[in-house]
Amino acid sequence: MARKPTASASATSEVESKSARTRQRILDAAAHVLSVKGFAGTRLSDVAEFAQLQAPAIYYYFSSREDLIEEVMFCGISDMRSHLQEALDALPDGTSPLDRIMTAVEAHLRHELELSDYATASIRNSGQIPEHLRSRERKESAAYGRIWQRLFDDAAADGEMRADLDPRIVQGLVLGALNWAAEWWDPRRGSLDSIVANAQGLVRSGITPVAAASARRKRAPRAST
Amino acid sequence: MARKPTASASATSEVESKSARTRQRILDAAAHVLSVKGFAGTRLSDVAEFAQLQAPAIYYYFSSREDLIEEVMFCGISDMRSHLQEALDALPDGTSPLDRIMTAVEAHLRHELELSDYATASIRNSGQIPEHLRSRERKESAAYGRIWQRLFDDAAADGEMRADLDPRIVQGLVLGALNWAAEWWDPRRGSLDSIVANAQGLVRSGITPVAAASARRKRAPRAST
Amino acid sequence: MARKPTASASATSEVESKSARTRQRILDAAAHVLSVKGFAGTRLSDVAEFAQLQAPAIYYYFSSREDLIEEVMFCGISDMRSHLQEALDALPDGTSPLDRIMTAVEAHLRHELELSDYATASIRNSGQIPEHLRSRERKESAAYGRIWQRLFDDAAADGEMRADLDPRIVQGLVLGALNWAAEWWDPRRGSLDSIVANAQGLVRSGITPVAAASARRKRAPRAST
Amino acid sequence: MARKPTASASATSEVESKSARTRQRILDAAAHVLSVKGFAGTRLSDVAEFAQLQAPAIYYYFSSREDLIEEVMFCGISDMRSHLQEALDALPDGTSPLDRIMTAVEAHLRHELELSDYATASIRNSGQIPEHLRSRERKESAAYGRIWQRLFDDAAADGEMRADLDPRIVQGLVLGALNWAAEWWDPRRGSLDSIVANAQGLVRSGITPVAAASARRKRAPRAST
DNA sequence: GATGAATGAGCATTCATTCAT
DNA sequence: GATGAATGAATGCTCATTCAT
Repeated sequence: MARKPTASASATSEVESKSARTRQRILDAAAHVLSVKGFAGTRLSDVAEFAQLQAPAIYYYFSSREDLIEEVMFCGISDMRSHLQEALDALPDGTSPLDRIMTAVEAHLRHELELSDYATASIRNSGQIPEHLRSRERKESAAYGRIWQRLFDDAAADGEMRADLDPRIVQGLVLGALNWAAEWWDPRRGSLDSIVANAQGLVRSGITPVAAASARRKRAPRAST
Repeated sequence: MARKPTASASATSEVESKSARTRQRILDAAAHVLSVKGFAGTRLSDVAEFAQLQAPAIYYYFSSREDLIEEVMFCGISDMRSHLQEALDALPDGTSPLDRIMTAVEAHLRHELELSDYATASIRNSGQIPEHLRSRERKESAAYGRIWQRLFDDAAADGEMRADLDPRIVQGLVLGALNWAAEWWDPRRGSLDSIVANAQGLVRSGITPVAAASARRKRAPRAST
Repeated sequence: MARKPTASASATSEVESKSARTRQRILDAAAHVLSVKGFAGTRLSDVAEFAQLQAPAIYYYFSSREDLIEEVMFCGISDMRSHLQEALDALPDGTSPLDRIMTAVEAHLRHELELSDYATASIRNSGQIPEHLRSRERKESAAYGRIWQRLFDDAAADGEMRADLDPRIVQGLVLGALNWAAEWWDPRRGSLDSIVANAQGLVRSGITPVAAASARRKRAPRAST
Repeated sequence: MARKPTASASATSEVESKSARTRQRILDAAAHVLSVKGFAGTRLSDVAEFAQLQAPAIYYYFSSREDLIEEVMFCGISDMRSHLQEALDALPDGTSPLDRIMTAVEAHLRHELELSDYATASIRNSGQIPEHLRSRERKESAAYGRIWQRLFDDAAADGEMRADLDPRIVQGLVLGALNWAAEWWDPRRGSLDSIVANAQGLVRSGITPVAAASARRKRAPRAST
C-alpha cells in the first residue's frame, strides 16, 4: 500500500504488472519534483523526465496534472498516518502516554526523513495547493492530527504534561519541529538516530512535569522500523 | 521595522515619497502572494492586483519578477535578523544564555506571526527558489543562523543545556517548531502570548539539565536504533 | 529647410528658437535610430536617449511615433531631391546629358554618405514602412525618380547611351549601386572622392556607346560641395 | 537549391519527412516576413500565419525567434554562395576573368530575384540584426565577398579592368547594383533576362579598358538557367 | 517645456493537454 | 502503451502613449 520513492519493496504486492510499475514510477517522480519545486513549479515534463518517459504518457495513468498531484499529496499523508498507526499499535498495552509520544516522534521523523519525497511533498505543499485538490488529503490530515491530539490529551490527563502547557499548542510546536527537520537535516552530517534521540529528549523533558520526570522513566519503547 | 527600498535602512519610515510607498505596496503584495502561492505560483498579475495597480507598473520599480522576489526573500530574513538582534541587544549584560534563548524565541515568534508575510514567504520558499536569487538571502540567513548557534553554544558551555543534546540539532528542532507556527497558528483561536509562553516553556525545560531544572532529571532514554 | 544630422548649418534659418532646435534634435535622433534599427526596431526611448531627453517629451513636438517617422522619411528623400536639383540647376546650359548624369551621381553619393542618417533611413526603410506613412514620401520619391529618368532618357535620345541598354533598368541598377554604398563604404578605408570617381567612371563607360567612349571623355565636372 | 534543416546539405530534397517539410515551411515563411518587415518587425504570429500553423508550434522546430531568424539569415547567404560557386565551377577552364564576372552577375541576379525571400531577407537585414545572431552568417558573407574579390582582382591582373578603377570599390558598387534590384524589379514589367543582360552589359563595358572594349567583345557567355 | 508615474495593447515564450499513429 | 506533433491558454515583459505636476 505504501508508495515508496526509493527501492524498498512493499510487502503486499511483490510482483506488480509492468503497467503498475510505470504508474508507480510516475508517482514517485511527481513526489520528488513536487517536494523540490512546489505545486506551481511542478511541470509534467520534469516529472516525465524523472520517470524516464514522455510527458503525454502520464495521461495514460492519470487523467490530469491535478489528479496526479492530488494523489501524491494523499499518499504522502496517508502513508504517514498508517506508518504512525502501525508503530503505535505495535506498542504493548499499558504503554504510558509519554512513551507513546516518544514512539510517535520517532515514527514521524523516520518516515519523513527516510522516505522523504512523499512526506515532504505533502508537508511543504499543504499550504500552496488549491482547495479542491485537498479533500482526500484534508481528511487524512485531520485524522493524522487526531492521533497526535489523543496522544497529548492522554499525556495531559495522566499528569505527564505540565499544567502550564496547552496540549494543542504543544502539538503544533512539536509537529513543526519534526516537519521542519526535512528542511535542514543532512544525512551526511549527522545520523538519523541522533536526530531522533535529540527530538525525543527535547520533547520528553520539554513536556514532563518536574516531579514526574524523575519519578518514572523506564525506557523508551522500540518503535517500528 | 521598515523594509528598505534597496538595502539602506531608512530609520524613520514616517514621510516617504508616494513613489516609495507604491514600491512598498508592491513588495508587501509580493510577500503575501509568495507566502501563499510559492515561488513558481507567484504571478505578477496577482501581485499587481493585491497592490492595486496594473502588472506592468511593477516594472517601473523592479527590473524583473525575479528581482522583486529576490528582494522579498532578502527583506524577510534581513528584517527578522535585525529584529532578533535588537531584542538581544536590549537585554541587560549578564543575562544568562538560557534567558537569552527565551528572548530569541519570543522575538522570532512575534516577528513571524505579526508580520507573517515576509517571514513565511522567506521560510516557505527557501527551498524552491533558484540558487541565483539567493545570494543576498543566503548570507543573511547564515548570519541569522549564527546568532542562534551562539545562543545554544553559550548555553551548552554554561552548563544550561543537557549534555546528551547536540546544540546544532536542537537548534534545528527549535527553529523548526517556531517557523512552522505560521502554518497552523490561527490568531482567532489562541493569543500570541500563549503560543510564546508555551514555546518558551517547552524549550526551556526541554533543554535544561535535570539538576538545574528542578534538582533532578537524569538523562534522556536512548530510543531507537 | 534641410534637416541635417551633423552640425552643418542650413543657410536659411541661422538662429532658430530653442524649441525648434529641440525638435530638430529629435528628428536627427530619429533618423539615426531609424537608419540603424529599421522601422519596427525604432523605439521612442532610443530616440529620446539619443536626443538627450525623456521619451514623453517627444510628444510635445510630434503627435505620435508614426508621425515622427513619417517626417524623417519625407525629409530624407525630400532633402535628397532638392540637393540633386540644386546641383543640376547649377550646371551651365548645354551640359551634355552624360555629364549631367555624372553630376547626379556625385550629388547622390555625397548627400547619402555625408549626411547619411536621413538618406539611409529613407533608403533602407522604404520597403518596411506601412503604406499609410508613405504618401508624402512616395510623392517625393517619384519626383526624385523622374529627375533621374529624364537624365537617362536624354542620354539615350542624344545617343550617349548604347542601344542595347534599357534606360529604366539602367536607372535601377545605377541608383542601386549608389544607394547600397551606405552599406559598405567605410570613410576610414577610402576617401569619398575615390568612391565618387569610381562610380562616375563605371557609369560613364558602362553607358556610353563604344565609339563615343574612346572618342570623347573630357573630365568629370566637379559638382557642388 | 535545398535549404538545409541544420547545415547538412541534403542533396536530394525529394522525399522529406512531414516534419522536415513543416520545418521548411516555417523557414520559408520567416524568410518572407523578414524580408518585408525587417528584423524587429518580424512577429512569430505573422510567420505562423504564413506557414499555416499556430505560433507556439514554431517552438517545436526552433528554440527561439532569434534562432529561427539566425537560420534564415545563414541560409540566405549560404545558398547564395553555393549557387554562385556552382555556376563558376561549371565554367570551362580558361574562361577569362571578365567572362567569369558576367557569369557571377547572372548567378547573383537570378538567385536573388527568383528565390528572393531568403536573399532579400539576408540583404536587407544585415545591418539590423544583433551581432550575436550573425556569427555564422558573417562567415558565409565574408566567404561570398572573397569570391567576388578574386574575380575583380583577376580581372585587374589580366588587364581586363581599367587602371583608374579600384577593384574593391567597383566590387561594392556592382554588388550594390545587383542587391538593390530586389527593391525595384517587378517581374511583371520586365523579364529577368533583360535585367540580366543590362547588368552584364553595364558591368562589362563599365569595367573594360577602352582599347580592349572596342577590340574584342565576342559574346557574353550564357551561364546557368 | 519637460518629467515621473502609470496603463493598455501586444509579443515571445511556456506548458498542460490532445490526437493520430 | 507510448510518442511526435500541434494547440490554446496563460504569463512575463516591452513599449507607445497619457496625464498630473
